[in-house]
Amino acid sequence: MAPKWQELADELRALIVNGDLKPGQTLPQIRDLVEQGKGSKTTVQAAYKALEAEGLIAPSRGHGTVVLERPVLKRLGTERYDKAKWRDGDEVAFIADRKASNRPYQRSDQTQTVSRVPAPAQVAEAHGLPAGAEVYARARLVKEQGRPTHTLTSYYRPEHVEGTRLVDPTPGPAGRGGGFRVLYEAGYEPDSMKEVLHSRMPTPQERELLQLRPGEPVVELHRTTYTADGTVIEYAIGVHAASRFSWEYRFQIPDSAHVQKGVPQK
Amino acid sequence: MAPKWQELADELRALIVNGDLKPGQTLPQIRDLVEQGKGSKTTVQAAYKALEAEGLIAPSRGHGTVVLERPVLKRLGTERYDKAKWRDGDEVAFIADRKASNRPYQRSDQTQTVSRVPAPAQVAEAHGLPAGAEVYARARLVKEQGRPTHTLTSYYRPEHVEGTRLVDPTPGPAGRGGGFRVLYEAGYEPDSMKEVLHSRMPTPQERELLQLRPGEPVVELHRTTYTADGTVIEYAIGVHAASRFSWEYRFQIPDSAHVQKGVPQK
DNA sequence: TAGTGGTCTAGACCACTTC
DNA sequence: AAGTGGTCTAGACCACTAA
Repeated sequence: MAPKWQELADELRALIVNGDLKPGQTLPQIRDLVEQGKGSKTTVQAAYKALEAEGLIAPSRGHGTVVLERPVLKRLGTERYDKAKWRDGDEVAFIADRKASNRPYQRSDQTQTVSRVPAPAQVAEAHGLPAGAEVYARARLVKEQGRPTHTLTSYYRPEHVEGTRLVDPTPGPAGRGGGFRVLYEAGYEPDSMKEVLHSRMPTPQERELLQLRPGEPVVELHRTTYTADGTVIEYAIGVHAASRFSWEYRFQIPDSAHVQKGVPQK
Repeated sequence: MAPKWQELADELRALIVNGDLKPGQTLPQIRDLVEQGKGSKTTVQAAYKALEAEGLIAPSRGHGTVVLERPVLKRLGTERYDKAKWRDGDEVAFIADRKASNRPYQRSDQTQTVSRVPAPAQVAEAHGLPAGAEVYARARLVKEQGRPTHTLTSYYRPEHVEGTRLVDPTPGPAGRGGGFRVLYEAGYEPDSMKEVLHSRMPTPQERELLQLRPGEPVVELHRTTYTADGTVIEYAIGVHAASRFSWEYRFQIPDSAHVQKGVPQK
């Protein structure tokens, strides 16, 4: 026998997925359902909480509980790292990219702070540094039309970036071409990458920082950037609101019986 | 002023992340906290529910509420598709793989059912078929030591697999070398792939099928497999328990100013 | 059998939005 | 001011686990 609140949640969920309740419409009011004998207020509320955790509905005090839109996922492919966007040092490619995807550009869409910190364990390992060695951390909070979408913190070896504008302590958006441009100018041209992803529920701090609705997961992305000779020049950790992104990768099927070309083995 | 249940949740969370409460230990009993004046039973329970949704704790009726282990993520790299594992048609590579990762092999770890169904929209598009055209769907539920970890459903064009052992309606695990071996023998050698990932909360059916704890997200993976001439020979959709996997990809940083080698452009 | 967490009720009061 | 969802209480009873 399923709990009463679960049966009510199933009933309401069916209305939503069948389209009887469309995005933007409001669900029955909690007090009404109590009067209809669907259960006590606590019981009905439990059903609403469950649907909220599934990302189907959002409450709005004084107004009602509305059915949410299914947001469009922004697809992140490897072309977002295209050398043409940063190597030549102008912003044309960036702006063209923004325009093509129909997203207005605002300077406030990205904030960054740079600091010198002891390397977290994963960072130290990736850079081949002893535990606790100091690195530069460049933390960004990226927003889309005023709403935060993800954080991204890049870690650099001091000798790679010391004296460049990357470590300039004045907060503000990155300069022309971003961090890759700076590394390129310093003689460390980004050549290949490794990205490792997994998903989890956010910490309370992340939930607040990214303004996540209850029950929204995050995707944590660990990106290692190498030069052509295999030197690690950046280790970055991103925390993305899961409802906003998808990731796309294309690759050759490996064949351990043959020599591998083009893709770093490590 | 934060709600009372949230303050209690913060208090308990701090005990867990600080290590005062280690994995396997039990939290204070709900009735005790009620007696200590932390709130009514409903209030204390709300705090416990919140921590459960964050994946920190799990209730056990009659026993207590225990702090969960942080599970080890199994990393999925592209080498899992290595041609040596399926092209030569023996199971040596498979078993070696299992042994290397110290996971006992059981035939019941994978079940599959094959059926002929109208192609879902995304599948039809990927295969270049009209909406509603029929395809073969091969659905697997994969388990690790008896616990489900993910589902994986492959869709094939009928003319690619008709008459092969792939469409054999008898349920059971795939034969030697799996689906790729069959496609290879039929003259369609898998050559490259595209994988698209995103994360979301599971549907109630998925939560039951994968035995997900409340608040555990899933990662949905869409995999397109191509031959060397660009023909799509498989479109597969996987739903993975997020707490069990991470994905790893290595790639060259693209350069639109140059000719791309080795990686399919599409 | 005792002890744990899970569900449920009826009702009070608070916080926020809308009119 | 009226109406919405949010929080909280005190207490009852159920479901499951372990000794």
